[in-house]
Amino acid sequence: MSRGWGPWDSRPPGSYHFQPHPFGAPHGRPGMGPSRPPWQPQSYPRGNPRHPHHQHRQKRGWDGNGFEEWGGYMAAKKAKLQGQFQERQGKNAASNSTSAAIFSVPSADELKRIMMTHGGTYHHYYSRHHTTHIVATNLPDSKVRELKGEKIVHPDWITHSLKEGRLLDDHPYQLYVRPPANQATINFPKLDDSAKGLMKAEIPGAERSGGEENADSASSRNTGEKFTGVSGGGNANKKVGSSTKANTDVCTDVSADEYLGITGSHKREAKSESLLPLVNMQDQGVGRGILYVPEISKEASGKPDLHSSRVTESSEFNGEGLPFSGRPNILEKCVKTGDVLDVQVVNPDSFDEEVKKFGAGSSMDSDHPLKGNCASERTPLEGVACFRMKSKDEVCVTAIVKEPSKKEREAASLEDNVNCKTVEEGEGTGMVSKPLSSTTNEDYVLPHSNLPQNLKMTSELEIPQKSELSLADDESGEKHGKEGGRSQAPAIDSCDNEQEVMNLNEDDWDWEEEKVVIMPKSPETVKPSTSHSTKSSKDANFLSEFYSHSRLHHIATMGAIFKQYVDEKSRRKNPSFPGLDRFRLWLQMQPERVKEEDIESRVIMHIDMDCFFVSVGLRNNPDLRGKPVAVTHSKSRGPIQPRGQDIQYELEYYQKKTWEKGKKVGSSMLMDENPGEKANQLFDDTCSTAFVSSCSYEARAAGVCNGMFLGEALKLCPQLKTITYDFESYKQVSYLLYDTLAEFTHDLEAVSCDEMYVDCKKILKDIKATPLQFASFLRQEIKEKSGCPCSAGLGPNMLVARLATKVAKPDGQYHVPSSQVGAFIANQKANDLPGVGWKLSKRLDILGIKTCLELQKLNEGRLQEEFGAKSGTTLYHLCRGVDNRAVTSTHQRKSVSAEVNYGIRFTKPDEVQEFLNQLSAELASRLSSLSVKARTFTLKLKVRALDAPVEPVKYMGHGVCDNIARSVTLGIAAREPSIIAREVWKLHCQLSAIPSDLRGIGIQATRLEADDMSSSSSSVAKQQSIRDLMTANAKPKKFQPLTEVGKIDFDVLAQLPPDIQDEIHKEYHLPKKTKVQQDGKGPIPKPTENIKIGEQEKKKAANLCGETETDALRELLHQWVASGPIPQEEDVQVLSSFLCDLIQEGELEKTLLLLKRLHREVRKLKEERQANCWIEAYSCIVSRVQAQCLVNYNATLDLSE
DNA sequence: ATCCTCCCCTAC
DNA sequence: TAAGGTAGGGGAGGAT
Ligand SMILES: Nc1ccn([C@H]2C[C@H](O)[C@@H](COP(=O)(O)OP(=O)(O)OP(=O)(O)O)O2)c(=O)n1
Ligand SMILES: [Mg+2]
Ligand SMILES: [Mg+2]
Repeated sequence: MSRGWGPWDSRPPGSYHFQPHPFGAPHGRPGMGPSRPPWQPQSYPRGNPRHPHHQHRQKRGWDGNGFEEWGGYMAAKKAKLQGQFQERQGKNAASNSTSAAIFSVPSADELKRIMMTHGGTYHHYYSRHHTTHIVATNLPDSKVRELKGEKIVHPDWITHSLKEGRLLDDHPYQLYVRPPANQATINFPKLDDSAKGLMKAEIPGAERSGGEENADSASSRNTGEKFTGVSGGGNANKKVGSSTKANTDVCTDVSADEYLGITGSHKREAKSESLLPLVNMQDQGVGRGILYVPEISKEASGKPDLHSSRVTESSEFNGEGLPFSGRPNILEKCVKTGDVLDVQVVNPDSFDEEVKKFGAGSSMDSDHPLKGNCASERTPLEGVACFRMKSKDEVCVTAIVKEPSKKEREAASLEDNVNCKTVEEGEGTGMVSKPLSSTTNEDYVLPHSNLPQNLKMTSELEIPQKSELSLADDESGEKHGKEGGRSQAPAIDSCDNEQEVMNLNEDDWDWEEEKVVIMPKSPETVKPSTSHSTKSSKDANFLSEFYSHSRLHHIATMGAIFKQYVDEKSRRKNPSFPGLDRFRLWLQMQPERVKEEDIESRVIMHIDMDCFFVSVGLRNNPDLRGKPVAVTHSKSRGPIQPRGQDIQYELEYYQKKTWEKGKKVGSSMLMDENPGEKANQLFDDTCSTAFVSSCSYEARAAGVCNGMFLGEALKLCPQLKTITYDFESYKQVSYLLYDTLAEFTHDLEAVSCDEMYVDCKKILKDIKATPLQFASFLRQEIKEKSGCPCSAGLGPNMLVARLATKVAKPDGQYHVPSSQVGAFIANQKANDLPGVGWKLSKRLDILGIKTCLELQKLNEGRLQEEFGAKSGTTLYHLCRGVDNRAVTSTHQRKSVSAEVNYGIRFTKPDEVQEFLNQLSAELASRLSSLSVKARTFTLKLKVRALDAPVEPVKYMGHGVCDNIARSVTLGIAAREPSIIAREVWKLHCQLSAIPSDLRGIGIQATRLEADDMSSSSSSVAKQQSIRDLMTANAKPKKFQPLTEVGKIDFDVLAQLPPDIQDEIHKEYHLPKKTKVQQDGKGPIPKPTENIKIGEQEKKKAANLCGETETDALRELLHQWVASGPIPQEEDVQVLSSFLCDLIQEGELEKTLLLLKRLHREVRKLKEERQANCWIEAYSCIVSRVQAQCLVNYNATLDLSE
């Protein structure tokens, strides 16, 4: 890694050079030779040189640095103004029966829950583009003015609608008079059931005159916290869903959603959106909707599943009607302001029938104008629409769309993959380029480049060459239109491209639509600006520049590196632990000896470097030792120019948040005053918004915290000195830390680059030593080698060890014997429990709980009710000092992602696409270096709340945002950048966020699968030979739920008060004085034995063939698959034979059932272990069975699905 | 019951 | 100016 210079080498030439003992070096320790510069070069394992780094902070709440609100600001604020702000979150959170609280005045949280539950979307902040209604009870004039044109309604509108089971007209609930303009009453069709459906459909729909909005994500799925949401989309989904299969699809897939989204749009805003949705659908390429406009059908409107919405704005409608290029004339006639659009999603199965009903059977005629385009589509979406005049002012549009079934869609994706792959291979672009930040993705090939057919299409269509322009337009148009959201209202904040969209003509539209999805952009369009600036996302090298400077990226990457490092070490065959000899030697010189009675059955140590980044940095800045120091990027003390008024906006939230945090900080830091509050008051727009990554303990004494803005820190501690980051050194010190520990044991669990757990049981037993002696020795070695201090906490379990570390810091150690756990834990702050962050802390506050002792007063049931089943149970145990997790050195990654929520500033869709391309390449690169592929890709966006200032307080930060995400699952795992880019672009189109409002973008890959065995020898989940697997897995450590009997921490249990003990005994049905399994990991049967046992069982059953009941056989299969890491050849043979026997006996059904069951199990395993061996075993079995079938029936079983 | 998606939360 | 990433637990709600 490093250039071989030792830790200092990464520094600029002048500053490194060994200094005798820069830091408070260790005073030589007995057993070791005089310290040589410990940080001497060490060969580090070839881990990828990704950026390392990491950090942690205590749960105090500085992280958020306060500029993000904490929940339903608008609603909360109003409520607060009215003095009715009662945080009853605790209450509502737990109950499913929200209904109770719902009808009273709900808190912000409750409102959010209610809205989301019923398909609406809740926005923390008002978003012009997304928010349809602002819920408030009172607003200051200034706000009202600010929100001019928006609907401000009383929360009763929601609760009453719920009560009524339908969406009520919001008029009576509007707080400030608004021009209803053309908003005649909306005649919502009555939805079948509950308010649920209504809310979804309607809320959104409630047309916001402004029209600007929304949409977005609102589209169909529930977007994160938007208020409206989903309206239409949601509605359609749910409602329809219940009656048809379409529903399912919608939820899962792109295309389906699209459509629904469209529906939603219609409703929600009357605007032109109505038609757009369809357009969007097509654009996305997910599935194209072909809308055919036949004659008027009268039954259209009456159906229960139809939703109507009023078209409030005609202008665009006409323009957007173009998508239905086939019959523009009809559209023009039917769609205009005041129109009502009905949309129905039909179950594919009954589609044809429905079509006939509407006399539109020919909708898919080959000569249909859209047909040509559709040809390339993978999942055509069929649809029919009817427009009919209801009155002179009203036109009813009914659309019937057949959604592709899930299977179809999956197949389509699969096809795509294949296509792309082929192309890529041919072009040699299949391989991902370089990884991370370090490199740009110059060679990245745009997805479209790989899709010749698309190009072809384009040419066929002979689109005019205004392509570029059009393209951009399209994109924006589609987005806007799509969800019905935002686009429309040109007046207000029009999106750059809006106008153009409207100008498109039919032909262009078709063309463009296609283009949006696949057309390559012209070089100029795509190419990043030539400037060398890397300030924002539109600049060429932004991504790599950002990653190379991001402390959080380094932290996360290093965390992963060390988890893997530990994993690898733990799998080593013949480990040697040279440190133990040194330890023995050292021990001999220690006067203290272990006393029998002090021997603990279990000792876990938690080690964490003290103010890690600072400590490493101080090695080169010895002058600063003993002074308040912080690591930060900032060089000056603030922005060049004052930021201006926007500060006020976020300050509101900031203050609120800091206050809360302050409480927490205050208590945990023993400060007698709330530092946050103080800083808060002094912070202004001239202060630096650079984060303090780590600060020295001297700085902490002044109230400075990790994660704080430098500006705040300086207010609290004017003499604070800052030093710069040195990521390379952090990584080197981390390796020193891990390598040092690895010389003693491999029973380690990496937490981060500066922190880990160590299972000391064996060492302390083998070498008679006290826990503290071991800790002393280790810490001494670490300090000598690295020049950095660390602290250690020891206890009978991980929880106690961790809490002890906090007591030990800085540069200390602390052991909590099992006999003192009860007393120790009782005094701990509930907020300090791992897993209790800001939110939970707040909820505990409401309950009046501050310490663990107080928390212990709530029984488990109550906690579960309050915090959820698992969280409740976990809390229940944690506050009692009970933690049965075993130190786990093996690690299996479940997801890989690449995200950027800083510096994201776009103006055009092209830029977004280009960025997504780069991010896709980055992700592909990461997947590649891990030798895994993924089946599911999720696009995560942060969208600026529209009333949030365009530029937040934090320079280039994301500010207050709504988060939205959407995922797609492919038929087969992939990692080609072109495929990721293409899929992600589709997702992006669906979310239809306005480029200029994007503040964060991320792509996450899940459902990972290992490469085929043939491939590289990278690492991680790499498949090994069966033999290797056997040995490697001989020592698996699995995280067990706390409730697992085997995991009960008996040592601790023994120390608990009798009544608690009883409770636990009862809980687990334990014999009263169990003393078994003190090990912690003991309870779980040994893997090897396990395997054998399992196998035998299976074989026996199969052999006996006695098990004839399907259920029993299924269970058997399950056990077999769970029996061990690899399928045994013998078992495969036995099972195959058995199934072949069944075939011969004519038990086809049963065989089919069993095979499907097995397939499912095996597939699950594949995902879990990222291993293929079971899949292979399955294939093997299937071939044999099919062969048998051929023999007996001259046919094969249909195992699809 | 269990799975899946889309979040939220927490941690470093 | 500054570089607010990333993995994993868990919950809600819907589909199966
Ligand atoms: N908000 C944060 C928290 C941490 N870190 C980085 C810097 C820290 O040095 C490192 C390790 O995090 P810790 O939580 O262990 O914090 P420190 O090591 O700095 O202090 P402590 O002595 O409390 O462990 O991660 C960061 O960049 N931003
Ligand atoms: Mg740490
Ligand atoms: Mg630390």
